[in-house]
Amino acid sequence: MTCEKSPWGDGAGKDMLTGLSNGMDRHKSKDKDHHSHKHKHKDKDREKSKDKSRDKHKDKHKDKHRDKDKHKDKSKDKERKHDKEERSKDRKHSKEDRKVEKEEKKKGKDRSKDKAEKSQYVEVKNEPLSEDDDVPLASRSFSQTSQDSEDDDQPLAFRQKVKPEVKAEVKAEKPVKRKAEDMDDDDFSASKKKTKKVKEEKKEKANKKPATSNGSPTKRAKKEKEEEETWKWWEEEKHEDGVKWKSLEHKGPVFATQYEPLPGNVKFKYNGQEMKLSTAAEEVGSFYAAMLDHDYVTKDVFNKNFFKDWRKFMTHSEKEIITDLKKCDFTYMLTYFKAKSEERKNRTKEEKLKLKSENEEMVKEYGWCIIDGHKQRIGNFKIEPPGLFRGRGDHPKMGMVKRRVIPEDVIINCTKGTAPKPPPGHKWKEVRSDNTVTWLASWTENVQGQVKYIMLNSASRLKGEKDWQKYEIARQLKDSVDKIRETYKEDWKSKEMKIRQRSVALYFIDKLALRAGNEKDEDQADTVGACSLRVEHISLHEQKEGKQCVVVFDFLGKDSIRYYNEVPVEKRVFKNLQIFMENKKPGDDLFDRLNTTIMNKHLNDLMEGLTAKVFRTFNASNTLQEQLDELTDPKSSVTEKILAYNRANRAVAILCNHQRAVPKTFAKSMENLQIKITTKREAIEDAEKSFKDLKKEAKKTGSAAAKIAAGKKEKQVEKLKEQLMKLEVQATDREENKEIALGTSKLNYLDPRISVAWCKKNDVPIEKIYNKTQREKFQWAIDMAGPEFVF
DNA sequence: CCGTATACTTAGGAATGCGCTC
DNA sequence: GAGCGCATTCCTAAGTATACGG
Repeated sequence: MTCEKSPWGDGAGKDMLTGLSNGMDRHKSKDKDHHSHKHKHKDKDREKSKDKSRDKHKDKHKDKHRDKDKHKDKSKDKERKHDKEERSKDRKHSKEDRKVEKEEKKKGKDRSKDKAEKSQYVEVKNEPLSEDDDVPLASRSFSQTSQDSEDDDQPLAFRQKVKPEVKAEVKAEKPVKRKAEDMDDDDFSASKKKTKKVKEEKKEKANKKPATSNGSPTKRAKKEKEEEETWKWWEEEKHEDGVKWKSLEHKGPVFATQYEPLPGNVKFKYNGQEMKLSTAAEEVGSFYAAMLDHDYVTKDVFNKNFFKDWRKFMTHSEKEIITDLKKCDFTYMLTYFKAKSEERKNRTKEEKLKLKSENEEMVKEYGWCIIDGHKQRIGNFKIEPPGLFRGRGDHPKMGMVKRRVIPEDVIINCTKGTAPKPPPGHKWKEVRSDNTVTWLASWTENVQGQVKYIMLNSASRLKGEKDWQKYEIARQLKDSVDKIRETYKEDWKSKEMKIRQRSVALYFIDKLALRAGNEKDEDQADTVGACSLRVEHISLHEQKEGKQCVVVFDFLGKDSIRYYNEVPVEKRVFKNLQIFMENKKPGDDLFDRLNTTIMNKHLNDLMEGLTAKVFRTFNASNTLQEQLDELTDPKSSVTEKILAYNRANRAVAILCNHQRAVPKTFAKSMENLQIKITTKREAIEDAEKSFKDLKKEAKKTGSAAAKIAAGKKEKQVEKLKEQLMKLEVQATDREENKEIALGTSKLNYLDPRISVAWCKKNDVPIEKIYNKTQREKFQWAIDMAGPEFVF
């Protein structure tokens, strides 16, 4: 079987490079035609066996039918052949029912909570944090708090989490070995040896700062500062398991600026009548006004949700008057906002500079924290401002009001006794000191009820170390993947249905780099991954375009990005799929005895640390490595090498289905590029012509001046040709990249050491591959990977 | 075993910045 | 120096994964 030999290469191979051979049409849920069928089915489907009531809103409207449906469900279920299946379905029913009940309860709670929140929203003024700059001194001297007292004084929540042994180790201070699974790799032990030296040196420095030998004080200071900026954490011992930091200090998050009411001349009209809104209603209204040009406002759900939530912010009398969103005229507000943003664009240089420096001040003040004695950037130190929820795809909650977060919502996490001051007149919700987590602050967002976190920047040790570890696990998978593949192929024949399903799903995860596919609530967009595929997401074709056993995938994945792919599969897989689909209707789970937990448990048994997403990382990085090896011509120019790199990168992006909207200006910019190319060609022709003439003349006259002139021309021709080549390469690259996003894979899936090694081996400057931020993020890899590194 | 809570990674689009051309 | 087009940065939603408690 071809697949047996190199299923992975195939997918990422040449077809992919030229692009767009299959499955690359981009359809988000915007593309209603495409997926509407599913939704049409959905309601019906639910009436059948599964009754997952994914779409509660719709179901609610159908309350009347509901009972009927349930009877139907039962009778249908009775028709089932496999009684096991039936049982599982029944379970699902009851699960669902329970869920619904709970949901209802939760809703009630939410509603009352909303009210409370609303009043806060209106009344509490948020002081811009930047104004309160008196941060306690204590927060600067992180070393002050002794580890011991810190540990002993953990709040209960923390105690419960930390295992006693771990705690002991914290006190003992180092050096617990890294777990084998982390990085027991060659490079790794090499760097570990280095580690000790570096560490000792460091310690010395830290201890007897004033007495250190080398250089003048200023020089030393400089050196240390530099060192701080490029802290080589990867050469140090890691923390023991579960401990994320020993000391952590920061200044707390920055809150959104307070709402500024609109000037009196910016009107709002209802039913043609001018109307002055209360501040709260105006603020929320303005969120909508600002989005008037957006696609969202054409969506019913968005409008319905917005209006419902908006009313909560209206005064009693406003509520009475404003009963229909259609009668609201926000256009004056929008015009005003547009004018404002125009104004912003037209700011003078000085103003821009001032704003920039103000911004830098803010970053300086709030954008950093001190963790384990090192200053590190925070990723998102600003709390999300209020606005309208912009769910992606067909999200049932789009348009809901995301309310303003105040200090009373925020939990601060830091070393005990170093908590930042809340803004004047406010309190934190809680201050804790949990060093088993990496976040500095958190709050619960009101639309989905999820916790949001303030965390460190990707260049930080905390993120980098994890990233490194991720790639190490992926490399381990490389070693055992053959065995694993053998195993799951064997499992295709298993007597146990559960195992067969698991093995087929795993095959998809491995071969197609599908995501795991956790279960989702019905109040989220309906998207799926491998384990949550439903019957309607695949179709089976014994024959398609000359190929046997073709499975056509068509579903919405993460971010409601469409995955479409026609895949020839092994006969056994095909047959299994036929079995899985027997007696099922659209809406039913393809793998009804499988979920991500089961899958991951199994994977962990196969290899420690293995989960479904590791396959994506592994296949992505492995593809890059293979493609680079294949596409790079060592003799070619740097430009051409970069094209090769981009193509390899693109192969990965295609594998992972990383799409993007075709840039709005794509056609135009392409055209411009073509014009440039044509012009360049003409220029070359002209130059060649005159070169010939000059040469002739030189030959004829034999004058030195003419010779020189001819030589100059020749050089010019060469230069022009090179420019043309660059332009052409650029054109190819851009065309191939039209609807593919390379960034995501570069940032999240490709082991940076592969790229670094490739650059070093091929004399390509790393700047050509990674921009500044990326270089910061991947500093560890740039530092440790030599040209010989192989994934 | 199941549902829920929690924490952390991955993701695409919008906003902004910046260098280039005219 | 304005306008343009691309690259970068910002933003935050949407995933994965696991722990926990009943």
